[in-house]
Amino acid sequence: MARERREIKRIESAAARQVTFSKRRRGLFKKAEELSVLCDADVALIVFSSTGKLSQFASSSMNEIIDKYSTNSKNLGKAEKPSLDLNLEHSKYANLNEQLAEASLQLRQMRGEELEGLSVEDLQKLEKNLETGLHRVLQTKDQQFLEQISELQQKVRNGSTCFSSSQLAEENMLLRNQVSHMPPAGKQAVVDTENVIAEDGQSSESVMTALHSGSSQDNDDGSDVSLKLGLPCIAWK
Amino acid sequence: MARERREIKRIESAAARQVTFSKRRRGLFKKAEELSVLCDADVALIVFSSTGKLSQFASSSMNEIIDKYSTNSKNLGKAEKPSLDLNLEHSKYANLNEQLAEASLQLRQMRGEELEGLSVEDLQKLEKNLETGLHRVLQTKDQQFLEQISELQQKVRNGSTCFSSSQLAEENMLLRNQVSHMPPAGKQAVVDTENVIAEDGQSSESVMTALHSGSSQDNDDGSDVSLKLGLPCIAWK
DNA sequence: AACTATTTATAACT
DNA sequence: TAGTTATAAATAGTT
Repeated sequence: MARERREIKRIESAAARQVTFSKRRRGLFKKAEELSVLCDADVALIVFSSTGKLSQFASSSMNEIIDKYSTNSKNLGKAEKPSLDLNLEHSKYANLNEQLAEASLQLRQMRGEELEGLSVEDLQKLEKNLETGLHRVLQTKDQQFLEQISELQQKVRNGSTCFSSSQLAEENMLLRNQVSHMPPAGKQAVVDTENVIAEDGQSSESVMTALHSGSSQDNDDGSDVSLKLGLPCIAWK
Repeated sequence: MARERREIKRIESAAARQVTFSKRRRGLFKKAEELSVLCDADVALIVFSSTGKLSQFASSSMNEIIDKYSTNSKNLGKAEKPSLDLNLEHSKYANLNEQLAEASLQLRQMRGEELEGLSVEDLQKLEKNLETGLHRVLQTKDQQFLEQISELQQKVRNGSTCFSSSQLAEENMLLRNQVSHMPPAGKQAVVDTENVIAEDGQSSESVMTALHSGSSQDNDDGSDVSLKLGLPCIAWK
């Protein structure tokens, strides 16, 4: 890929090998990361140079990926003996696996992925579930805000006129959160979502950005709430 | 590297993501192998597609490299995994159970249940996820409507003036559905069925259904669904 | 490490 | 899903 095509065989000169190693390693790691980001894939890359130096990349956690790998490949590489016990174990296992697969499919579909096979009726059910869920979440959130606010008001009324700076900071944060996350015109959020289509969903994004102090990447992987199942849907655009 | 530069961020369309994944995965594996050959390096590459399918490459033996990796990297004080073999069965099972529990909790929370323990931030993330999912579901649904409507229009134009009552019923249902789910004011494009055919630039997306054919390195039983918890931890020199 | 001439990889199309 | 093609990237050899 350059001045001249290079045959893919071991480079004899140690110096040249080292140079090529540096260049290509950088490229390989870059590609690995790009694949993981673009395609939401989980990628692990381990490289030992010929001198034994280790470099590594993992899109999530190396140990997790390796675990996943062991589990996954053990399954296939093993011709199990059909002892009764093992069969039982195995079917229990398979059953669990099925349940998990089903659950994760449902999750992904609630996140709007893999909708291809669904009928209009299915989609409407999904839509309704989502609206219900969203509605409840909004209610709960508002409730929490109200509670926090009335707590703060309590404090104010109690004449505690002297705030520590940390108290002030906390109060500030709460209030700012509340203000920035209320729907602009008192419209119901559920109704709002209808319009998202037309607006290409940008509206909620700007709202969200105010919240997090900003991750280096713009994908917010909600790692605390969100489970990542098989299909890690990391990026909520 | 092509017709147009592509920004490195998650590809939203599942179909496009799948296509890109196939192409780039091939490229990545090729580069990995070339590096190992040219530079006499020991390379291991593990990729889980977003659907959980495993592909792998190892210049020598995967297990060997992983062992070497663990040895090399446990300097930083990692709790080593126990004898990998005996505990594997059990932990696999326990792990699955955990994943399932987590998944179903998530599902319930997306439906607005069991929100008690969540912080305001958690709730906001949930809200965002729900909005995104809803947005995508609505898009998909609209798309299907559009397709069905334009099909019907085709028929009408073709002079098929004689409808069976079931055809009529179906059409009726579709149209009624469409009307009832449209937002009150905006968004004429969808209602204006005349323009539908010409401007529907998105249709290819849903038409394309991603089926995968295994690559030689595909170790897939299609049932692996794994959980990933924790933050992406990107580490390479 | 920086610089190009080339080779590759790949995004958008078919 | 498998080709094709135009263009972006990677990189071999050189400085």
